[in-house]
Amino acid sequence: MEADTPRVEEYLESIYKLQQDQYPVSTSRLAEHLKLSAPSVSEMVKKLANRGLLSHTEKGVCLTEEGKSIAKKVIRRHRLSERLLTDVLGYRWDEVHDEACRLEHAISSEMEERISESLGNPRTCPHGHPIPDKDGVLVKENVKSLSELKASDRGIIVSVFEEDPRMLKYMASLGLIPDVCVRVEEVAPFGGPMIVCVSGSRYALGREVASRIKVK
Amino acid sequence: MEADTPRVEEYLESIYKLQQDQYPVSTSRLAEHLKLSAPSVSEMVKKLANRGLLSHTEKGVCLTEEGKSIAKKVIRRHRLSERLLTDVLGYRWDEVHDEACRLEHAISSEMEERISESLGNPRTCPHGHPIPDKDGVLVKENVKSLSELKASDRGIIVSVFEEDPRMLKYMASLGLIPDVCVRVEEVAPFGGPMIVCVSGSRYALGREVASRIKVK
DNA sequence: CTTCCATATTAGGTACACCTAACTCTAGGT
DNA sequence: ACCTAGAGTTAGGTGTACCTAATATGGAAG
Ligand SMILES: [Mn+2]
Ligand SMILES: [Mn+2]
Ligand SMILES: [Mn+2]
Ligand SMILES: [Mn+2]
Repeated sequence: MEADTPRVEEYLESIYKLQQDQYPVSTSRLAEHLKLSAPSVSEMVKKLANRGLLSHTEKGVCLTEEGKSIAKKVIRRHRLSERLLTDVLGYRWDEVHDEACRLEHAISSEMEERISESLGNPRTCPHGHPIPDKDGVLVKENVKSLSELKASDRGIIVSVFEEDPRMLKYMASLGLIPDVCVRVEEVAPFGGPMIVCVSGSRYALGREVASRIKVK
Repeated sequence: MEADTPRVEEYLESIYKLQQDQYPVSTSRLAEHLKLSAPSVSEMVKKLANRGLLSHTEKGVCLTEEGKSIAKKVIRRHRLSERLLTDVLGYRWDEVHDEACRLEHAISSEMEERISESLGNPRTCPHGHPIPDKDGVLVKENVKSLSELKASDRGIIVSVFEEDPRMLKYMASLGLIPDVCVRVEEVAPFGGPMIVCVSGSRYALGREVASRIKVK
């Protein structure tokens, strides 16, 4: 059951993430996300289908139970690695992604458990995403985008769908991090910016940025 | 200067270790150490020579300055990983080798420095081997094998040249770990066992085991 | 109904890192 | 002097994971 290559893990992880908003995942979106050519992905998808890790129909690819379970294991390792980097080694949240993307393929089940225990079984990564437990159970919180809120609505930031370090740095500089309360002051029409209030300060946020911040 | 594959790193690391006791390293010993066929090693050695990482003469291979410097970087990452595993995650010294052998290829210079700092810049790995500093400076302590001691000689264990988990477990069970003082009670002739005294107990040690324990 | 575009695949090729089988070469033993 | 063991290389081949160029294919727009 084990013994997959880093690349196989990378594909499964990407598919799992992409199928959150596009159910059967198209190979072109997958290629784009993995930064690979369409034929490379096409070929690899065929191999993964042969190994029983996904099914491939005209609509796109869907992970099998086995594929999903490996994907969640990789995501668990990624997020636990991120926590180790921030909580133990003092990384900032904008520095952890690439490092964790390599570590996730190098750590064993044993190490995965040890990290989790040492950190007191954290429930989320530094960006607020839930860490699947060791049996692959992933609690999905009911969240919406900050961009969906109306003037005078409030929300508590749960997570941030963003990996770009510059964007993460920017968000952190405004205090837009998990567990912080945000109040919407004003929403400009025609997809314009939102004025939000965070820990006493007011900022104008682009809709694109706001859509990546999930609140409850 | 960076951007080597895990395999290249593995070769350089092995060559560096082997050239401690056999100066120009023969490709056959290298193949044996890496558990690869002789032709595979022969081929790879040619590539590494082309990249300027080693020179290849009739006597064997010798690392160039660049090859040595990469090798020491990998060894530094390996030993720092081992320390992270034991000191932060609670691994025993017999559990760390394989894990560290994967981690050493996944961690960045940044992470390397952060681990070192977080642990207070440790000077040795859990087995007592020195950790090269970030500029590749490696302090070599003047040690000899426990097996070279005569009856009534004493020594303090510096390091243990052993990776096999069962052997390491055995040594730890007798208290044969770095910084411990050992006294030789008796040396049986014809390469027979040595009777040693460690923290109040006496044990009979095979010569093979004793030769792997370095003392000062 | 045709044209065109996005999506996907096929065809053919590369780099990397491994393998076995077969060959060469050299130093020692008899 | 001759034979042989060990060390090393050459030759030929495999699997993985990527690439570009060319080729289908299924709608939307004209
Ligand atoms: Mn990854
Ligand atoms: Mn994260
Ligand atoms: Mn390694
Ligand atoms: Mn060690």
